[in-house]
Amino acid sequence: MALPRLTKLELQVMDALWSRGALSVREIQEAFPEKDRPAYTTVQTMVYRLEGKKAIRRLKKIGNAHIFEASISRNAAQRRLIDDLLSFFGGSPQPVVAHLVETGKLTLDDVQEAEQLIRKLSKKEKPR
Amino acid sequence: MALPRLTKLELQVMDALWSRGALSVREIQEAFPEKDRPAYTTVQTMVYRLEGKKAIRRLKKIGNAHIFEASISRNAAQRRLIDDLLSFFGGSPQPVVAHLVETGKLTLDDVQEAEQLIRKLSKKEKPR
DNA sequence: ACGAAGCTCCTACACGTGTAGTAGATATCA
DNA sequence: TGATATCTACTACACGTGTAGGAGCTTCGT
Repeated sequence: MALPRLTKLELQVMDALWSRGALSVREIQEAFPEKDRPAYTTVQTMVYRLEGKKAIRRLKKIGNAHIFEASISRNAAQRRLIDDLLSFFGGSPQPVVAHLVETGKLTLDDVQEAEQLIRKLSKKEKPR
Repeated sequence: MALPRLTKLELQVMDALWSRGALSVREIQEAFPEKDRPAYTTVQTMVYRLEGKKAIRRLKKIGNAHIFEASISRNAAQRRLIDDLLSFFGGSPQPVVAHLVETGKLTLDDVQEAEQLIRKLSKKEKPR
């Protein structure tokens, strides 16, 4: 269970912790958009489950409230999501990119930026 | 419910239909890798649920067996999967591409191919 | 025409997820 | 210090998903 699978709602909780740092349950709840904000105890349940999955941990206690922090990085979680998607495409990323291009979500600029990134990375990796 | 959300197992069933055409439940089951192949009735349940979701339909009857065919295209389903993923990234594809690049899944060749595709598509779209 | 083999339809159940209530502990304010 | 607000811990439940069994209808071979 190195990288647990996180659901949509769980990811929203993680998102609060990733972008705002260590928080209490209340603060996490308040990080939800006011429109359709789950009940306090709903958030609490998610927090407990994330704790069970070792995705977050109790950092300290302030007053009677526990403060939680993410123990999985946003990057790791994102990688997991993408890998899951890729597995449906036989692990190959080309169809995904092709789709993004065909639906116009990926522009020429985006692709060229990606190209720059590849070149930059290969410069850092190879010369050793 | 234009494009229902399909689960992993449901997608495997769809996959059989997409790649082999109209099939009976038995044929779908046999399309699963021999290693870890679900019970006949498990596949049958998936087929019924997919029917409920209007993702497949009964095409005809051969002997006492129904023959099913996909009523959702592979492309549409894939688009749905990708859109779901993107929604986590705020709808923006760049982070996804960046991830693919950083984890070495997307090579320079892949990106250049994508670039070609964009140019080809824009030639077909714009001149009108 | 009868039995074996196969298929359909219904039912069941455990686990994960989203949703939330309640009881009791704890802290805070006047 | 007593009332009020807040938090924790536990419990509950419906729905989706993966998994499959069983009863009964259908077909096919002999």
